[in-house]
Amino acid sequence: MSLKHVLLTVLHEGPATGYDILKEFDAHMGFFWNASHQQVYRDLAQLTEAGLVTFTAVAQEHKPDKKVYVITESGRDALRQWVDEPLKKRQRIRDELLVKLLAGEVTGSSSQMKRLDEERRRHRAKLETYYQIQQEHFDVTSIEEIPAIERLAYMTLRRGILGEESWLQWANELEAVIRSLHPATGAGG
Amino acid sequence: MSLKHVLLTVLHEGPATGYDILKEFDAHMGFFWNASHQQVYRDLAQLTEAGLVTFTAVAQEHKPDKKVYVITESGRDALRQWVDEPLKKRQRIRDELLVKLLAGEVTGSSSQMKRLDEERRRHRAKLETYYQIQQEHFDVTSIEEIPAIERLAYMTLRRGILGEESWLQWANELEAVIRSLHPATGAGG
DNA sequence: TATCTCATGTAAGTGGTTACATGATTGC
DNA sequence: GCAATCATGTAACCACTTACATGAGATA
Repeated sequence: MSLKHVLLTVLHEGPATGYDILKEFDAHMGFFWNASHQQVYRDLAQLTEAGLVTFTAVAQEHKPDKKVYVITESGRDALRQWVDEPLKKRQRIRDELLVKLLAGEVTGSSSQMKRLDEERRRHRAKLETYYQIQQEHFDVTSIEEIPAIERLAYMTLRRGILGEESWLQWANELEAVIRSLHPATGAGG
Repeated sequence: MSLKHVLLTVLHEGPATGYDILKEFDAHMGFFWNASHQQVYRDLAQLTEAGLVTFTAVAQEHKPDKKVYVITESGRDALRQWVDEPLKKRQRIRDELLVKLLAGEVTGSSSQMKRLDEERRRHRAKLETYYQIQQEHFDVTSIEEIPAIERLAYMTLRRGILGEESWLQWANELEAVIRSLHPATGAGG
């Protein structure tokens, strides 16, 4: 599993430039994937070398040239083959906040509450933008009202929403625990 | 952020072998970190080279020799320094299931329900073992009953539980959506 | 007889990040 | 004048995986 498969998936739906795809990551794919521009451009170059995509350079006025990529037949084959493979068993779990909290506890450096607040603000902001997208694009009472082709896209958004809600619930529990560890931080007033 | 910091965190709490640490990943650290044995052994070697840890070889009867690692003073310094650094903004989001569902939809290969069921079974099994750990080690009505040093460890478990519960809730929504896309799969009977 | 546990490693490769670089156009 | 948008890249590095390797002792 890698970015290359995601790029093939996007290009299967239609031609796009690297820049387009990066915008998509920001706009409505960020719930399940993200990548830096360097990686996107490099992987597109590598897919081209492997013959899975091709591009046509397009000159523009008042803007730099761009490369519009299209998926090739062998690109489609590779994508289909990958889709039919089973999922990888081991999924990476890497939670930096948890490690730093534990490490902070053992080393004694404890700006834990401050760190939690920062993270919480970030997650709340994310959730807010997800709610907005939901309202703007999927303001319905049943999934039947959403066009079939968009239903899975909607579910990627739901994943983001449920994940953030769950995180924030956990953060509330964590706050109580941190207060219980450092009563001076404000547990009683 | 890398495994090295996690290793330093563990060794800060006491000496351990690479094998010990791997067991811990399996037993009660898997909620927020995991790693292959190759990576653990190699990173321990690199930490040794950097002077952040040292080891003593210990011969055993009827068992292979082992290397018991301890953190050094500069290891503790490095850990403290890292803990006080702010968290990385960009956290990786990589959901293979979602990409394959979307890609399967566009390429037309759709064993989606089967795939969902497999994943669901896996997540349910995980959640079950988490519940068991909770019952065995933290069967309390308030966190105050848990010794202070174990409270953050408990919160790592809670993270795992809430995360899996949230995933399973999403899976239920997803099942309805997949049924709505392929009515023959059994939506009506 | 086969598999699991204990305990460690090397070699080669993939996937991803960080730092550095260019350059016109548009808006405050 | 300063920052942002559009649009692309190179080079060096870090983090992690996969495949291969060893070998005794315990358990089924």
